[in-house]
Amino acid sequence: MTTTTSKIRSFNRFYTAHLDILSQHYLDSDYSLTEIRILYEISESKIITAQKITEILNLDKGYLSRILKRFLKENLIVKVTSAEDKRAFNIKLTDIGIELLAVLNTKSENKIEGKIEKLNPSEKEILVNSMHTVRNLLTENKIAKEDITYRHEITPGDIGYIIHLHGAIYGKEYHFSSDFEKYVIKTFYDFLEKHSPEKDRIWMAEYHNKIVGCAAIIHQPNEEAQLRWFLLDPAFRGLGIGKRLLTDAIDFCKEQKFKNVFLLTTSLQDKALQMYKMAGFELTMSEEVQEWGKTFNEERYDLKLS
Amino acid sequence: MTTTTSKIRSFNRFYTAHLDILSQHYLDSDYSLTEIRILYEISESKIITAQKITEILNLDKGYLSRILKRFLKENLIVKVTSAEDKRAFNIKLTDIGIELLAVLNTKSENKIEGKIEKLNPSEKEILVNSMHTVRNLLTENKIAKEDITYRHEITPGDIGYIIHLHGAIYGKEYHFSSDFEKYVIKTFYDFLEKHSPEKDRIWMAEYHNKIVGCAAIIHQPNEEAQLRWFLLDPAFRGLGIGKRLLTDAIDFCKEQKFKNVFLLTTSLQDKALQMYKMAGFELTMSEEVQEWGKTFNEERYDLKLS
DNA sequence: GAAAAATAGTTGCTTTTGTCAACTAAATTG
DNA sequence: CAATTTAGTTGACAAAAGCAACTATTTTTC
Repeated sequence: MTTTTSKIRSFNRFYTAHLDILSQHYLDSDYSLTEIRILYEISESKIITAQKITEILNLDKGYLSRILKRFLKENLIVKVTSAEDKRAFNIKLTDIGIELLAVLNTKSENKIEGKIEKLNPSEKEILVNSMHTVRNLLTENKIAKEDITYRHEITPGDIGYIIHLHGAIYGKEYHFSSDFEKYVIKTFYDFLEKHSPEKDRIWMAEYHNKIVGCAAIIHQPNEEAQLRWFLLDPAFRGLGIGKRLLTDAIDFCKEQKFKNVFLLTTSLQDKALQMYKMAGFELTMSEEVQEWGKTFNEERYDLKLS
Repeated sequence: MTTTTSKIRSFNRFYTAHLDILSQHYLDSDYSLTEIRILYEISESKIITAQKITEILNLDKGYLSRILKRFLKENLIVKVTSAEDKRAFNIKLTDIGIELLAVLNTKSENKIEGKIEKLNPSEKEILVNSMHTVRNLLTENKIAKEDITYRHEITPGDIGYIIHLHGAIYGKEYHFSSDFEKYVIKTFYDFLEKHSPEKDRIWMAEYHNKIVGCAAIIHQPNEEAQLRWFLLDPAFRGLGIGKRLLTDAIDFCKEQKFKNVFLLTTSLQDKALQMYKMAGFELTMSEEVQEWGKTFNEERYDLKLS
């Protein structure tokens, strides 16, 4: 029995008590938790059958049937015989049902407000983030693509975080020393010193306001451009984020009418390499170097655009 | 209704379903969740009365009385009339009761194991830490001091993260533009270029492996030293972290026999200023400047050490 | 394409779970 | 020491949930 498990058990006990779901007359209403969950399910999926509800909430169909009967009598729901299946009904909330649920939601929210009122905004943020992390780790399904957002305006903190990601990821994956991070810091400093807001751009992929991937285009002499800082948090690979970032970057190059895009990388980064090749980049230079505590080949890839 | 509240509500719904406690015959045993909770409470506190159990679990005393009667019949518990109060009983588990609870615990733990088996060790750690944070924020309403750790060896990713904190915090609190972050990047680059592992040091305060505060000492000519990058995440202020970082830094200066420590700050940072003064620093210079999108006074503080 | 099997939902009956109030006996209060 | 409170028990009952038999469809099978 690991400590992890017992700690989770302890948290489960705590949260069971915290949720306060074991007392009937949930939220001091005339409805039980089960009834409210049923109403909530009906409101969530606009068209739903009793069968579906029993599956989702794991209820006995006889039990549910009686609850729905009461809801019907109280004008909380309407039942419309399904067109495809005359045995089944499509259940919908009436305005009264919607109103009731709204009242209950408000009560529930007030209760939560009461519990977090002493927290300052940043503590609330930490709370929500932690809950999100818990949920993510406990659900099998990977990260939802829809939760990834993209942007390219630099806000305070972004560059530092991107530097951090470079240091942390390359440190973990390739055992690069802190000297690598120092090198990245230098590249960013040089960039910030002389970048052009029109001809240069950094794209960031975020998951719940945390940067998880990036790519940048920096203009160079002779209508060339350099692709830099292409990086993806390992936990977020395989979701198409890298492809999207590269596509955005290359599209930008085309817009800007750059004739050639190049990038410098190392022979170690096999995953990124694959993406570069898929985007059309071709190896144009390779040279062995010793740096950041490792020996590898420094390589240049080029993509002709005209 | 804030987004925070609705996010918490969403988590609550998720966790209610996750806990899977709404079906009776909990863990496929012959006991209900309530009965198991009662057994658990008895096992936790070696001496407990029925009254206490009704308080803890919020149960009706009549209901509990009947359940305990059954437990007694099944030899799960023993009741001993209390010496101090002849109305009350001290309840204890029998060996059979202990055994039953052990079996149930194992079942529960196996269930949890099944849900986290796909997580790697570091993910498990993140999960437990996040649960811990959720619990802390919902109960104590504050971060536990014991969860803050301190270190001063730089690992890959640290510097980037510290830069990020500077950009993000000063951006949020004082509306400094990204130029400030660029300036911080330069100071770190210069530091990394020519720092001395013996005479310079960076302290970091971490909460669950995430840096939340820092301070550094950098040696200067003439047996002087500079205090730099003193910063604390607003969510972690008031916990004595800043004081600890400053104390560590000044102690280090004494060890290194620096004769004077100075720092450069701005008139805007009132919270840090307070700490500097409490540590003995005195204002030695003040000059109005316009930078990073703001007008303020640049100030120098000094602390004589010999 | 008709008989057999499966499915959506209802209803009767039962058990389990939980509530309320009246009661006993001991303890506390003023 | 009388009045009140408290710990626990018991009876009566209500609410929550489960099980199985039933109807009316739909799907499957041969």
